Amino acid sequence: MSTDTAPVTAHQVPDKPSLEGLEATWGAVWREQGTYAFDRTATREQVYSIDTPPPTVSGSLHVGHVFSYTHPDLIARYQRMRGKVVFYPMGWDDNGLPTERRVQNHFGVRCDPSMPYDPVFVPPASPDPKRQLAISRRNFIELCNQLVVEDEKAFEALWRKLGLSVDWQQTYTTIGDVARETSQRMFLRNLARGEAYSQDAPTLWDVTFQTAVAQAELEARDYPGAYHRVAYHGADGPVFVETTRPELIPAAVALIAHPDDERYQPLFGTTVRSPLFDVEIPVLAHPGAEPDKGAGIAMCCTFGDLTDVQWWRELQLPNRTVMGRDGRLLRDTPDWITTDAGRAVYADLAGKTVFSSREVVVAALRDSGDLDGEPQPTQRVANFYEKGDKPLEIVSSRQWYVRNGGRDAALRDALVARGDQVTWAPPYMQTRFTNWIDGLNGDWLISRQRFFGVAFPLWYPLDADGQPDHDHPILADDADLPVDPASQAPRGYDESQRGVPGGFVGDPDVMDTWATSSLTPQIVGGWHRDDDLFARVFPMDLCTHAHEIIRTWLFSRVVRSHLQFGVAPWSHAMISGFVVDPDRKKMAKSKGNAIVPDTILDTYGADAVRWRAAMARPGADSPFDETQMKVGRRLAIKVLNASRFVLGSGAVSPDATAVTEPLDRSMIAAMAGVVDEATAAFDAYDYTRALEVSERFFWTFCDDYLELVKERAYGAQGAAAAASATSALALALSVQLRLLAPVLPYATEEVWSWWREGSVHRAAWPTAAELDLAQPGDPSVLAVVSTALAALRGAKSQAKTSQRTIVTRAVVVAAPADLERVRAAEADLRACGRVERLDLADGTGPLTVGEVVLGEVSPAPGRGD
RNA sequence: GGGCGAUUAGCUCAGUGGUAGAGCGCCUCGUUCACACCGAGGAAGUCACUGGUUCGAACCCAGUAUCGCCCACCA
Repeated sequence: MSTDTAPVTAHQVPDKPSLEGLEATWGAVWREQGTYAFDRTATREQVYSIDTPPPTVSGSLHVGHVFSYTHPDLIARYQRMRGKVVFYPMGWDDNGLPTERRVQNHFGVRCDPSMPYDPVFVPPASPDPKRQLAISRRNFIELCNQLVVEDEKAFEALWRKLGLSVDWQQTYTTIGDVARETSQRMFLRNLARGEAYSQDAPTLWDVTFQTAVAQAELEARDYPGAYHRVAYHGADGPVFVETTRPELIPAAVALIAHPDDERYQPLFGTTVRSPLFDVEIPVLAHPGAEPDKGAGIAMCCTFGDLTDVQWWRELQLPNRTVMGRDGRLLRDTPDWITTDAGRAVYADLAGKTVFSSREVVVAALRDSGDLDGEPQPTQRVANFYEKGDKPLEIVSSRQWYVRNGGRDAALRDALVARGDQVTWAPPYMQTRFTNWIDGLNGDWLISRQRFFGVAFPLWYPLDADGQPDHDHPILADDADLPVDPASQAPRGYDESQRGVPGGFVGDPDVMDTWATSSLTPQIVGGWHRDDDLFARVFPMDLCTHAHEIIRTWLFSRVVRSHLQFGVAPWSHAMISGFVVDPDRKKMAKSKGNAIVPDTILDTYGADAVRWRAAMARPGADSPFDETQMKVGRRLAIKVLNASRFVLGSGAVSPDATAVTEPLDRSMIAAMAGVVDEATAAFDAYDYTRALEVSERFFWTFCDDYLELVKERAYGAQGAAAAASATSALALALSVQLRLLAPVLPYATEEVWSWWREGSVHRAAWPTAAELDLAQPGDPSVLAVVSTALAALRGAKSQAKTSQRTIVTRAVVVAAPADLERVRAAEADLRACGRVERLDLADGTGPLTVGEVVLGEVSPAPGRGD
């Protein structure tokens, strides 16, 4: 008998075990005991490090998040039990637009950078969402910082309730000093190597948020529009184009058709004059024009779409921007419109929105006779900022970029190759990574014209006219990071020189949130701040998240890690699917089909929700179905109750040497196979299979094995036979609690506490070796006896009588080898089936039971004592 | 339009060459003291379709259809 176990006394096992309250009880214990604390003295080989996405704290969570955050925890718990020192931090994504928007709505304010700081500012008591109060940038940021703290507490509470085995000493925020310092330092490294650069260029622009937007944040949406057939005036008569953007006629710089298009070949090299504005523009040929689209000849404006940008660049056309950054046409009449009539029309457009100016232009075209027919409604596709609700415009602006292979084939290939150094679960997710890189059409735009974000760590010198010199920025000193160029002066200057000729001005922009979250391994790992730690955890072992951010978060981390370290940031990527609604649509708060996680957790318990999450394989979308939660809950309850029985049966300690009976040895042998399967599955990141094999065995254990040995365990066949059963039961319980611990951390921990020392989550993962018996078992004994038992139960069920009915006589027909197995456990079978006389007859093929004669219903059994 | 994935029982899903599986739901039975948040048993499928390979195909190959996701699509 092993000695590492305290003796079990019955009072330690509750009479009515229950799942209720386990989250609070064990959550507190785990917190007090530091069950999941990281040991930073561990070497890289001993560490298993995990990079999980910092959730957007100003957003709301739904069960999809709960599922995808459960997945890494399953792996974390498994690896911890395998003896790894698990590095499992949690971050909060609190910078950027979502927080700004939440602050605006929550406090009823908006940021006006021109306003002075109010040190005693108090937000309105009852915010009026219609009339937001304008406040200074610094006041605004203070409110952001105040609100995210509240949000982060709520998130941590939810993750704790879910049972994530995060080390809560290892947290970070994407607006915190560490993240700002890391982001700024990495940017300066990128800049020094020429990987970051600024450029004044046409940029996708959201007019609502008034910021530039990156390719990865685009979303194509259907958008209603109308084709307007408009006449340009050629020497030999009108040239008709079809446009959905007539308000951009003043920005037209050319008409363009395909070089092979015979309809327009005579016009190439000639010029036409625009309607209303009478501006002379050339007719040009470009293979990008599609003859069967619209009229086959396109009006190229600066800028209506990305095709315009391409033509503008390749045909070296002039820039005649009329669209302002606020989404309104520029107030000043452009100088390329020279006729009085043209200038008069433009004056009517100046300062108007896209929608209003379009109405004015269409009316004017109708009056002038340049509109052919009526506008034809059409459904078109436009690029939107994923968080915006107006189509993006394209404006020229100076922005910061990081090279990501979008303009460099060699870098692109290198990044694709980094994907080969990662093991993907499921493997086909690598294809999405590769496809995204192959489809890049430009470098990564990292600057945003917003407020609550990480500033660029640089200033620009002002010349004698007060104009900034963008080509010679003043860089922050590495030792000064993080810096805020809006409130700190660069070295060698003082604050009095800000904004004055010969002085300096801070870069006004902030970094895109991905420019920070692309550095989560560096932030949590302590790059440059704690290089000793960094060496112990990086490159990391695992990154996990759902598949929609492969193009953003996953890709951008690969870019940063490749550029700085020349490695992939982790060795494994485990990608979750979505939880979808019953119509297989993605769950999203904006669609009104999102399920709030708190209610589900409270109703079914964390173990049940985790069970459901574990049943969703990596990559697979999974429809939300509440009845599935009940199944997980049933399993967790079963664990409590079956354990209560095992421990109440006299099972004391897992003792392989006392297991002598063939049925017991058979169960142990079968369980050894289950341990091997579950281990292999977890090693392959197939947590679903690991659960399935463990769970299937557990139900057989409960339904058949427990019933078969019940009376023997109570002593019906003598002390030695009872000891064999109780030892096997204890061994089986110990192993199965550990197998199920990653999925059901609460129920298994509760049971573990009834009879074992320490946390099950710090116990060793079970091995087949600990199930080696002096006399190896035959797994088929249990299987064959189970079949016979099912047949006996079936006969009673068919006769519509109680399972307690006595079988006066039954005949088991089976092949000799199986008969041998039945004989080995005959006493257990007869006891369980209440069989008075059991005859065994040689046969062939699978086991059958016949000639079942039923008698009286037996009285309820007492304990054998 | 390009790519990826899916299609197996009413539902959710396993099952990669050898007699179709599980859970839920459904039906029947059972107040057995671990468990009524229970137990036992049962019924239920042209494995989307069409060809091909093979002694043999849910599984391999070719094609088709439908659904979902990613990307492209603003004249």
